[in-house]
Amino acid sequence: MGRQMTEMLKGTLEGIVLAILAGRSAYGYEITAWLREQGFADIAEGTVYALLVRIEQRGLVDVEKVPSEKGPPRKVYTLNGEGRDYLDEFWRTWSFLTERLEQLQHQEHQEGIQ
Amino acid sequence: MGRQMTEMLKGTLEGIVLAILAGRSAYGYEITAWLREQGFADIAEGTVYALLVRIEQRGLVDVEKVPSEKGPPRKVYTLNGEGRDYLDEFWRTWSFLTERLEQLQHQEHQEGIQ
DNA sequence: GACCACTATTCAGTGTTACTATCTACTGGT
DNA sequence: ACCAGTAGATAGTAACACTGAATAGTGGTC
Repeated sequence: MGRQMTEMLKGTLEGIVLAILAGRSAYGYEITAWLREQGFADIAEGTVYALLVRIEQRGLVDVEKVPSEKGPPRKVYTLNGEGRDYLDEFWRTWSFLTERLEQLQHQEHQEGIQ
Repeated sequence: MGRQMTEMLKGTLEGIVLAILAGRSAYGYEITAWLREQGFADIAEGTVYALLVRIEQRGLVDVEKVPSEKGPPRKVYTLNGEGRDYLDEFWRTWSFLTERLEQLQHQEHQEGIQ
């Protein structure tokens, strides 16, 4: 993956996964597959699993072990109340950043900062 | 600063500074002050200086030492051709991310991912 | 029954980045 | 002599994504 993307994913990948879990419960393998479909072609599986461990340890998700028909048991993650609060804060931080960057993106093609 | 903001700045702060330099040449102290005005209240000065050293070492900017009337000489940074290319790539990466996140932000308040 | 593909998770080690805290250095005012 | 404001550098830390590999279960095939 590009160095820029790798660095930019720091912090945002967490929000992405939490946002996915806000839609519905999911397990690691599933999340990884979905991310690949969405164009995050080479996000390593290991990265997603490590992230899931982190958000579990922070108490943002509830976990349930569910047997799979084809393979080892799945760890299904569900966003809880704390996770929802944390996700809200993520969106606020994200909005702040996008506002600044949109501003910069437009100024860049004009006269610069004053 | 919030943990989320700290992590999200990784990768994006570099783009922000390059975007500022795309508008006009600037030196570290000035950039820090401008960031503070823009609401990046507690970005440490050391962070900006370290970032400037990095982008200089990568050859994205040209540097000129300019004497100051009140203080030690300033290191004025100017975006060069390579820097402009790198900034273009930054914007492409940024756009990709914002598209995915906007999609997630809207789905979140609807039926979830399918 | 040995091998392989697919599903599913874990983990040790690495590189990059922003933060904290501190230090140096120059100018002007009190 | 001291201090505030200006200007930059640096050593050590924490957090995160990546690489590469290992483990484990199921089903199919030769």
